[in-house]
Amino acid sequence: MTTALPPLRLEPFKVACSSCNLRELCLPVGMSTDQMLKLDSLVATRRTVSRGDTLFRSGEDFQSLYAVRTGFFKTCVASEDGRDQVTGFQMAGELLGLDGIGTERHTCDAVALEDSQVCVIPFHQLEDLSREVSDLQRQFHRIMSREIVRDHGVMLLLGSMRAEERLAAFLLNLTQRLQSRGFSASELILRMTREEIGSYLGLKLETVSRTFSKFQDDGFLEVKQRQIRILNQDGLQRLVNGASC
Amino acid sequence: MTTALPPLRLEPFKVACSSCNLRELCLPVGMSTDQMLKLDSLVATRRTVSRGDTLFRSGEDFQSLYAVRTGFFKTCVASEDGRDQVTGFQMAGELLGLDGIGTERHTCDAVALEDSQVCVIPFHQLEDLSREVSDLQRQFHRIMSREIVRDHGVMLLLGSMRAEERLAAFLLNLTQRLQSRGFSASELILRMTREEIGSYLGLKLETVSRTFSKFQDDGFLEVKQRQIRILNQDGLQRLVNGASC
DNA sequence: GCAGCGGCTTGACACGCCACAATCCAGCCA
DNA sequence: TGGCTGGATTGTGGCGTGTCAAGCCGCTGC
Repeated sequence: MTTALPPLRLEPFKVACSSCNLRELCLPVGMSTDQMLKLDSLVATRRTVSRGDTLFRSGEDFQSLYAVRTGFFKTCVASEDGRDQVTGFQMAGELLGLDGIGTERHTCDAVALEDSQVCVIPFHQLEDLSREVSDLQRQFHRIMSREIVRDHGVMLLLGSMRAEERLAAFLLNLTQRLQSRGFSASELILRMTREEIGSYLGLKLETVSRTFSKFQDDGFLEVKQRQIRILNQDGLQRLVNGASC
Repeated sequence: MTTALPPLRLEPFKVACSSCNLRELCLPVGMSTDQMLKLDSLVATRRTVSRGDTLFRSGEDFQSLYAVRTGFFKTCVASEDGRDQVTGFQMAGELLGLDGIGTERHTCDAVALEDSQVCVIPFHQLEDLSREVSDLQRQFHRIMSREIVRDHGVMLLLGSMRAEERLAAFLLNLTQRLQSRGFSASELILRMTREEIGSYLGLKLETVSRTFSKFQDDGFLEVKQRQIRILNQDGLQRLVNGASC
């Protein structure tokens, strides 16, 4: 087994936040054209990550944040005894690497679940610029805060929901995020395995699989491997809200 | 039943970060005396919160962060159907309210578990000052990032640990934080009920109680209601690391 | 003192999820 | 075409937690 690292594929050509179609979801939210030009000069490179490759690993030192431009990622933390836990799935417009700021080292792995491209945002330069551009500062703080709120939501899910509720909440969350990116609210293709879903939701993959089958039997979904069609969104929502008790 | 709010007890006298014995744990970490004086002018008031009272509630609008000066808090989020989940316990030197930045509204409740005092940090003024003082900016970003990392740790706990492992991890985390504040590493008084511990750890209070009893039987702890004495820290650590499998 | 109350402990039982294993399915490559 | 591989599905049995209920402990206030 070779452990040679794949070459980093960096594309140094200009990548303009100001002309990016994700600017309403990403770091530039709320910034003027002028301000965005300053951000452009900072976010100078993209990096391509093939399916299965890691963008960064726990323990590596932290230099940059990454904004997902295309593709799909998971982040996961590992405990000392080898267990690991998927802590999130990230899609276009979402930031990766916030965990590394505190200790100057990444504390989780980020793995591409499909061929992806990210914008590289050198963090110290971002700090410098956000001292100058208060709208950038504000948006950055909002993003970190929302990550904390999201994590609290996952804690609620893991701490107090049953398997069906967890999976329903997960699917609704995914479709909501996809919808705000212009995709269908009712059809989606899962980019992650049942095991990864299970890890994220605190369930075994068999339980995830069984729950998908049950949702299909109940008429909530149509499941074909990783293709999901949602037939009864309200039903799922009621499930999340404890309707089955 | 009266719903009259207790009067806010604000103490407008000068509270100096520069002379606070928590400055090595709190926002001023890494700042020079000069810089701390600027922070002093911003953190001008304390607020006293009696045991059982809330510092802020989900839905209230967000103005300030709070640094715990004395006492002990829990934060909890509630789902629409009434379930709730303790998301953290905060002690001296730790910040409360980071969840409110993203939406300008608090998204969780903060409740004092004993009579407490907090320093009020008006957030927009903090943003202004942190554009000026890069050391403050850096420390603030570190604190937010560490909160994210902490949440990931809780997700790992909730997603993949068994009851004994969860409680052991919880106790070790508590004693570690108490120790870095100068308290004993082996004796502690729990400020929260079994139910609150259970909510935080994703367990029922009976399970928490049983697990305490088991730890006592196994010689790991001495438990007298809320007084805990740790007899075998290594044993607990091994438990967290999956030694029982 | 005693009653009343909230919090804690303990037991019996039920059930949901996990562990393990067999099988199936789709995609890939020779 | 057929074999291979990784992922998904489904079945069975058992364990760990949840549920429900009874009782205990240690306050507080009369």
